[in-house]
Amino acid sequence: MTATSKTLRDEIENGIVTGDFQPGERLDEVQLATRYGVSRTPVREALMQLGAIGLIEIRPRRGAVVAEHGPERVFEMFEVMAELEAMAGALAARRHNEADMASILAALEQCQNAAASDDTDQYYYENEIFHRAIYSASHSSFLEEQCLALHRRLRPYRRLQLRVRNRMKMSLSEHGDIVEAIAAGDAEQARFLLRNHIAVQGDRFGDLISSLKT
Amino acid sequence: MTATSKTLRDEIENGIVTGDFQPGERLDEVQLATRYGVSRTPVREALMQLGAIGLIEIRPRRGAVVAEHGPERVFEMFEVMAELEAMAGALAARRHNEADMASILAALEQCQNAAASDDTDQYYYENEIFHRAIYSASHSSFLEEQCLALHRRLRPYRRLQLRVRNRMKMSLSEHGDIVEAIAAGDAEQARFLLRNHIAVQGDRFGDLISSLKT
DNA sequence: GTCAACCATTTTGTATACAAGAGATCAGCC
DNA sequence: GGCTGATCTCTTGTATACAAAATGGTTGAC
Repeated sequence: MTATSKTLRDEIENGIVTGDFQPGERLDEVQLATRYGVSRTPVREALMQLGAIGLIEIRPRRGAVVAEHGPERVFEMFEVMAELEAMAGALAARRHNEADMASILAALEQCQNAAASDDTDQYYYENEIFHRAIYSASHSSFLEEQCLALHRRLRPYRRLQLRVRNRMKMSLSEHGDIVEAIAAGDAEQARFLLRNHIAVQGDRFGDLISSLKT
Repeated sequence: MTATSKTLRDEIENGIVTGDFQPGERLDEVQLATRYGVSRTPVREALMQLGAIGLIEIRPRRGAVVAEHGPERVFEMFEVMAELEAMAGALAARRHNEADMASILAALEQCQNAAASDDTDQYYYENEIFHRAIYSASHSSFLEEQCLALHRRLRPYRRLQLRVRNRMKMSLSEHGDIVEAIAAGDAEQARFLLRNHIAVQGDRFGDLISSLKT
């Protein structure tokens, strides 16, 4: 396979997310270089970038391996994500303008459409847009960046979560409540709802653990 | 100047924090290479790492410049930092063990000593240890990492803040209350106190703005 | 038979040479 | 005289060659 239109970094990242590279697997620089038809230099740069966002682990003089996050680690990441999203929701409730609200409502509608046609992949995509609309409505560009970065890092696990039975319908119903709270300007309610929406707790914790074990 | 014992990345980072490289200044790869007596390759790696943590901005094919954060941007960063630290405090209140509490109390004492001798630099140092003790007591390694990363990014601005008159005494008194809440296991109180401790609000906002203008 | 030390091989880190794109300058045209 | 376009230079991005370090195997001794 040779390099496509996307950047090398995205190429390797995709390989990790799709399971082409297994967690714990050693990433050999020359192998990657030949595989993507480039030299070691851009491969190293891509690996460093992936290391910076935590997708792979780079140990000096000892190479790079795909990060294998244990269940408790993933749980912690969702815990932090929940708090950041809750914060974004609280800010959005206070600061949103008409344009923000329109984006959020539009995204909600697309989520509903995807759910109605039982299209998990489509819902996954629309769900992302919905959450991004909230980040944007927080009017804190830094918070938005942080949320996007962490969201990206959690992407593979999030995808697994939606596969759980009924999760899509639950998620959609929660979205509705969240939008309501934001529209009403109820910051604390938006914070509370988003925290619970993201956090992995109760039954969902078990679901996550078992999905990681496969 | 030639490279010292520290890594090249720390070297350049230090140059930015100390003002050796001004915000907005262009960082030429060959200049840095000759300055530190290495080739362009390690310089590029160091720049990429600094770009990943947001200290510099890298635009493809257009080089790297030292990030210049406007006041509102810095405000947003403190806003997020406050929320993360508040979260760490809340978790610490619930999860801390004897060893955690001992570390926190020891750090608090060192803060008191530094404040007693009116040593701002020393207080700055001890303050960092105090906050790190709380991160650690949260028993969430991911949250701890996120806090450390953001703390590092905010380091230059934090330093400016302590210069404000009476801030050290205020900070110390707040530390006492925070420790009390954590020791009592009052998560919500710890969250509330830490959020206010970090956040830049009221008079402190003006202080920050003016310190950025110098 | 097992353990340890040394050497070879593999792999990362660095330097330098080359290619390609972006910005500046100068010239020609309107 | 101002604006637009082409060329030229300077800088970034990539490839390859070289150096240094870590790992693994092999051999020798106990």
